[in-house]
Amino acid sequence: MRSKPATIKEIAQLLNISVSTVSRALHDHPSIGLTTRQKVKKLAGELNYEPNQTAIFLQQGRTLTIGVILPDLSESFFSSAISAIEDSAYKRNYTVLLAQSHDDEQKEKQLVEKMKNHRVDGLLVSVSKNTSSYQHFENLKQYNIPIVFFDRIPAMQNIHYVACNMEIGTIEAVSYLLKKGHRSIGMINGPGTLFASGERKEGYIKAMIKNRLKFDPSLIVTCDLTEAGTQQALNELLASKRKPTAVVTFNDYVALFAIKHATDLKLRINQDLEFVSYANLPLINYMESIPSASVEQFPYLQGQKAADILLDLLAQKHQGVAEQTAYYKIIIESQLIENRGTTDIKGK
Amino acid sequence: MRSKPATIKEIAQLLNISVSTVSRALHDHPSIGLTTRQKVKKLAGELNYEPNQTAIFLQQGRTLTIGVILPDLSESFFSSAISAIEDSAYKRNYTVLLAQSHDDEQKEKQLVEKMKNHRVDGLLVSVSKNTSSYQHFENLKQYNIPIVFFDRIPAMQNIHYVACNMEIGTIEAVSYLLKKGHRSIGMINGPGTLFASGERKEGYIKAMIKNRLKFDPSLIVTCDLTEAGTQQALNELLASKRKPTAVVTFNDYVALFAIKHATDLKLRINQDLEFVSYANLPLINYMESIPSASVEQFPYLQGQKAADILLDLLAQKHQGVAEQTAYYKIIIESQLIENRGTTDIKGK
DNA sequence: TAAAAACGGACAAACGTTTGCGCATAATTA
DNA sequence: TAATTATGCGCAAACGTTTGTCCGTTTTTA
Repeated sequence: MRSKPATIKEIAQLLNISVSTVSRALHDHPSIGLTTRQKVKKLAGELNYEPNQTAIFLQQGRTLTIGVILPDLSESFFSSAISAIEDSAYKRNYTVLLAQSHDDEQKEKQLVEKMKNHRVDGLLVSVSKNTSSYQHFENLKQYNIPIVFFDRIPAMQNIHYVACNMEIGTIEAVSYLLKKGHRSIGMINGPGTLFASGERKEGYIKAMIKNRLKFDPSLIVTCDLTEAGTQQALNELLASKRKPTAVVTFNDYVALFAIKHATDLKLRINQDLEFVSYANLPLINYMESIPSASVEQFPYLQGQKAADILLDLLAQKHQGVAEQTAYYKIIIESQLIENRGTTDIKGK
Repeated sequence: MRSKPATIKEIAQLLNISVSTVSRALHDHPSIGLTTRQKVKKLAGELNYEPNQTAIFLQQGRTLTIGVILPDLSESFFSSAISAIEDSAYKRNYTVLLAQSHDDEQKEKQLVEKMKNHRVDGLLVSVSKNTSSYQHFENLKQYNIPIVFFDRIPAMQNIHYVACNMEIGTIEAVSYLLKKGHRSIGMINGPGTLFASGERKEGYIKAMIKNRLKFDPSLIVTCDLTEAGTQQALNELLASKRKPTAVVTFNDYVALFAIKHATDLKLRINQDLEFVSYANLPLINYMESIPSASVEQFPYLQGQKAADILLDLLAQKHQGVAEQTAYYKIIIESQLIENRGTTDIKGK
């Protein structure tokens, strides 16, 4: 039996009935008699019949498939997110078409095209770091293919998105350190060009205001996120007049570089110098010297929300609900989590 | 312009020519005159025409899509692999349809069905831990849909696979420890039911033989891979007559549990008790107390190889090469890697 | 200048479904 | 018993392509 899969047509021929009857019989359409229905189902079973989705897709104009484009699958943050997305999609009988942009604008554009050609019903996107023009996304809207952005949001009007606001978490982080008695708190921030850096800086300043403290700009230094850059940034902080006793780092990688460097400088981690970071790495629980707390961004949750929104939009569209005019703009509040707990850092 | 995407049919109507002409013009078929060709392309451009892949799929009987089924996307090993798979697929103009089984045999079966319905051209599978029957895979072969398994291989005849042999790496690991002067080396192995445990044990024994040493079975203990189980296993080893000075652990999680426990017992890691493990975790480079060496399984490479094999098979099939009778069985040799190096542990 | 070849394009089938409509036959009603 | 309504099923169009075959012009060749 090394044949092509059975078709409805073959069943019809073998039973000497029409294809439409077979189709209806398989769908339990009321206008088909019990006997024929049973005959059809029996034969379908024997022939191991499986409907050809590609045909159905063409016929129905929908593919029950959502496209997912994100920068890098091997990044822990994104693999958590995609895992959530797949789970959500599966529950609602959708399938996931996956692609990674590797932070390449050109590739991202090609992928959008490809997804369009594949006629995905909708798209989930975390935009490439290097994307400057958003025309390829705009184009898609013309075709009535909904997009939901998550985590990395483009500067566009009228879009659906799910993102995590770092400000609250940052305020919590700084307040946490203040409460622990620190009076001089440094921040190793990312490049000023990044939106994420802005959020962190804002959070820092607001925490100071909230606690009625003076903001000292020299306590926020930026780095290029490399190990060398981090070392330099930490050196800068430690050389500062108001030498900080605690540091908030842009992300876990920076934190680990900084911790390593601090250890080399014979500083006792979280005693001489306390660290708080933003969670990207899943394993922080396993390490010895880690930030005493982390601002969690809930990748699993973000992916889940984004997928659910998209699937809702698709369901509405399929039910012929009028054109959307409102846009989902979900902000997940980041949250400070003290480490060494039993907290599930995946945010599941 | 909130219309459906343009079709070849519309172009034909607007230009008062036949659809076949339009199709051929767009494909630069020689039998179409230059002028019409240009007219067609011009209009296609203006209408933002994009071929409807679902229609092409139906027509051609192939989808340029490969399905990937693996246990859990958020596992670092698998996210590396899927990243490689997507990269390989992209290069050869294929797209990836993704699903995770969560180690659930039933779900895995459903996913295979789903993939079949979606008419993926081929399948890449890392089988669920709990899968006992492989009938769903056998079925697929009937339909001439090639499958390549990777990492977790089912006990089936006549399959293509890519796997990593742990034996060599284990021999290297034990030999490495012997060479460093250890005379009593323990192993915290996984459950005996796991194939992977067998490989490790075999490797251990072979290393002993190779080094003309006597094998002491009491130095290999098994655990259930939980933290508690690991602690117990380590206690067992430490209480043994020939108290080991080095331990090979089943995987990084076990290693970390064991290291934590050893630290609690006031043992100095890699001095009083040296650890060697199998790499699953990407961050081992960042941690303080880590195994001094790891047996690397190269997830990225495995994914890449598996994808390449599948794509080769598909290319052959498409070119009408006769039915395959030979099977790819690629074994990637695991390799011991000393930590704290600059080695890229992703295996990229 | 007539026959042959080359050119440019149209027709229609096919891929596997779903679904609106129409049409017999059988069952119900009056 | 005649008129009406169910019941059960077939016909054919449609989704958007590709591609084998055929046919009418034009160009080339002899």
